[in-house]
Amino acid sequence: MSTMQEVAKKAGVSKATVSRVLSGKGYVSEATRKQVFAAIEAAGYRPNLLARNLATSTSQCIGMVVTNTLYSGSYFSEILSQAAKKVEESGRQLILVDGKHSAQQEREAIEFLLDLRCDAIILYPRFLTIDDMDDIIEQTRQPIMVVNRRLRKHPSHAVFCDHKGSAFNAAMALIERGHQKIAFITGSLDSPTAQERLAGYKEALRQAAIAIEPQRIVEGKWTPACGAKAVAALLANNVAFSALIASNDDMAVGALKQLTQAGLRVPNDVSLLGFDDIPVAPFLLPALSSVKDPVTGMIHEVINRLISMLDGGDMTPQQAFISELVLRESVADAAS
Amino acid sequence: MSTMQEVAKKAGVSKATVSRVLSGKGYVSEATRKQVFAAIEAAGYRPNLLARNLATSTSQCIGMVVTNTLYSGSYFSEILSQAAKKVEESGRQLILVDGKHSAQQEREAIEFLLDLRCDAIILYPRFLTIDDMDDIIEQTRQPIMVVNRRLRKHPSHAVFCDHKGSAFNAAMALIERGHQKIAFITGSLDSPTAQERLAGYKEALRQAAIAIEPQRIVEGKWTPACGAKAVAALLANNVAFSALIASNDDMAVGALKQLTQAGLRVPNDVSLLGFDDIPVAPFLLPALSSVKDPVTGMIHEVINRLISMLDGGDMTPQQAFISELVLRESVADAAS
DNA sequence: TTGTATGCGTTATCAG
DNA sequence: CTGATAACGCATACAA
Repeated sequence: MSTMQEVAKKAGVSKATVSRVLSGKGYVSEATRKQVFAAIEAAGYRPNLLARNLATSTSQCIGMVVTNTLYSGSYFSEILSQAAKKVEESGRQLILVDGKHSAQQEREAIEFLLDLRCDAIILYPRFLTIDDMDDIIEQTRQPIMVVNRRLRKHPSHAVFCDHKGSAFNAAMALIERGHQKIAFITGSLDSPTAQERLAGYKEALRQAAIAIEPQRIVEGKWTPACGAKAVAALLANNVAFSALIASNDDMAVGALKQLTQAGLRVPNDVSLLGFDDIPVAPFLLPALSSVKDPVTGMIHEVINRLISMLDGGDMTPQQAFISELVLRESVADAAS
Repeated sequence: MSTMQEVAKKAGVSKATVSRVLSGKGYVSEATRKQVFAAIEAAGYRPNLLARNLATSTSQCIGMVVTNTLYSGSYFSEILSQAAKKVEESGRQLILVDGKHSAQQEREAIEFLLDLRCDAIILYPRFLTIDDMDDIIEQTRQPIMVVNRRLRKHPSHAVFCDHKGSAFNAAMALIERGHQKIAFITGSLDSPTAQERLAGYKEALRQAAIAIEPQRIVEGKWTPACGAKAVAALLANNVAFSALIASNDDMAVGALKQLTQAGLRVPNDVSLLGFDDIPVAPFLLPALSSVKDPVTGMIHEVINRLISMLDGGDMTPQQAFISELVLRESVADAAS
């Protein structure tokens, strides 16, 4: 790899001049500018970003930490895709790093990004606790935004969906259509998201004065296979249900598959929510779909805040206030 | 952020000694080692990876370029997940950057990684042509491996699945079960993968002396929505078919949904291939599932080669030969 | 408008 | 065993 020094020699100027040409900062005559570009071309020169970042102590990168156990399904893809697009718009690069499978490793991933001198960090946590994250935010210079959690000390550093509310709305919608026996497939119960969605379902039943039957609640692990197994279990145990809520799209797909396989006809009139832009399944309610728009909203908000912190120093007080509201509304819209 | 210099001062030693302690290289007395660790702790010191990488001219990172238009569906997640795990095993970090939406931008993403002095690059291309990639490989010092393409000049730098063969096998399996009217939902026809799968389907019909009906072939754009639309179109046009092949899982899901919605009973005995580990759909054949194992195989092979190039210099000639064979076989297995 | 000198935080090569 | 000191490649304040 040729260096700036070599380009300078070829062009008959100094390193500083080459640097000026490249950065566009400072005055350079048109003549030497051309010479320099020619030399760059001839040498096949590419700047060393490590050196540049070291010198400027900014990497123009935004790091993102996600556990690889979450690298599956359309939910993650959506998050990553939205994040990449927004970061791209801001002229920066998104770097994704694996949070692996423990709180300790999630912490290490964050430290790795800090060691790389990333300008900011997006944390989509799986193992770290609220308190852990509050501490980390406190101890870190770089802006950190947390997705999908509610922080205690630094609420403005987090954006989240109202999972409980959306599950509540979903269950309510079914109840209003006359369903009384509503089965529920939850995600892994060690996940806060799963717990909140389950709570929303229970709350809806409670408000409608419908007894909560433990048999109607089956735990899955977010995958299509688990959705299918859950339905199989319900059927095998002769659990009666006229409607079903799955806690995410992937399990909904598996459940749908198992239902049709079992020869169950699915009524057409109960198509409530969408999977991508199509109604997924009569009779089947992928709760996650109801937060699909909010997901993109969350990510956009996260990155907007990060960037305003990077560019304009601190977050505006207003910003912290408004976004939660917006997200809540969009959840409500999607579910209604 | 405190620097090594500050730690050195705190510990009453020189930078060099601190560096030795951290790297474990060179001789340091146990006493000073302890002092240094204490100072590190006290200062809350973290090494600056930019500086380290600049000095060693190695980043311990492997870069990966993927267009964000491919950041969707379980296929991408699977690739990323496998890649992250393998790279992690090798003690390196995987950095994902966006190839955006043109050949030019894919090229720029590669250059960005080179500028970061990544040790190696994984390219999962969408827009670059074979010739482009052959050129880039030629002009670049760092090892580059291409996923899912067949290169001309540097075949050992690419690993691919036999898409045509797997689609052929899928169609053949249906034909052997007595189906004559097999509909086919292709992916975007500007994608080589889609073209190859379509070719496999056609080849199978040809060998079975079944006429190819253009009406039975519908183009989608890889999403569930498109799968649903495709089925709706087939039904609306009264196209007769007793079996259906979708070119990927996502479209298969949409198709399944539309079929059940239309009240079509799906026979139980034609469950051929799996979606994750469950049979997806009677009567529905998600071709992509048939290459799910090969996908993980591809990625593993890609990273193995990269690492052996990094550690052991060049690839073994043997390696280039064997892997293609392995992949072909696993495709055949999955489809049989 | 351009060149010189210094700093960014490490690693590595020398002497001591 | 340890400490100066020179790279690493670039940016930038300061001179010229």
